[in-house]
Amino acid sequence: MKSTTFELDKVAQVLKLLGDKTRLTMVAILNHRECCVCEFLEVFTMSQPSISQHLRKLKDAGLLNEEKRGQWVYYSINTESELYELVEDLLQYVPDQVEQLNKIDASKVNARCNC
Amino acid sequence: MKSTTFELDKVAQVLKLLGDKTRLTMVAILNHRECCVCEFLEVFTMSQPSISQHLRKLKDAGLLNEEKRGQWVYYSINTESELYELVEDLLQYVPDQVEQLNKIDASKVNARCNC
DNA sequence: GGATAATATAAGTGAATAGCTATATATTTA
DNA sequence: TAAATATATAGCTATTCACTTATATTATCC
Repeated sequence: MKSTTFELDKVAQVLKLLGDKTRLTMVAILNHRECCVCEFLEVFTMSQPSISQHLRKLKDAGLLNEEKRGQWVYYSINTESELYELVEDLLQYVPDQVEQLNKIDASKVNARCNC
Repeated sequence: MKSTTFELDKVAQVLKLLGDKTRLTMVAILNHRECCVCEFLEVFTMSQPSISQHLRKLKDAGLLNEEKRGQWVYYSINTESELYELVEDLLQYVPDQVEQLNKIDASKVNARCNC
């Protein structure tokens, strides 16, 4: 039952990051599978730079991995992060995001990036 | 292992609220026992109105109970909140705040309010 | 090599937020 | 009832933050 504890500041930082609807949704989607930026464009009604900036914040905090393959950049949850345990736990309380994955699949993006 | 899920918006709202260091500390302290505002004054280097405002936000979100007894207002974690499960879970990751309770005890506040 | 596509960075803007001081309200005590 | 104490509310300000558009960077394709 008792889990690892982290510095309060670190916990607060993660909660603040995931306290944003867009970022929480992103992480919840990535909990299903990795995605590239162009896929998130199908999910959010938001400019591409905005999406990239959210992903960057999550990456800078160590919560996401970033991997460039060809002209695409793939983001995935960093399961090696010391804070992964917390993130994984939090995601239990969020409804699964298959709906959003369907949006992506319904679009034609996958044909290009093969995400 | 699988817990209740809540609307993503609600989870985000809780995380945003607890993503503030002051508020996260407050809730972590209240996880030990109820406190009145004057006790928090011993913990934070912050004006009384600021402390009251943080407590109000937590109360407005349904995370805290507020109870007036005499000239003191006591705050406690609202274990009846539907989101309590999430809050309780989060607090597992935060170090216990006995240190802060010691600060309170070391001061003379308790002699007055008997918190 | 030039056009297109995917992504990132820079710079600007408006809204939200956390803090403050001053003041109001309510309760107890002398 | 006046003074003191505990807390809340109002109004202000500075900072943070999420978004935008414009532009830079990098990779692929013809």
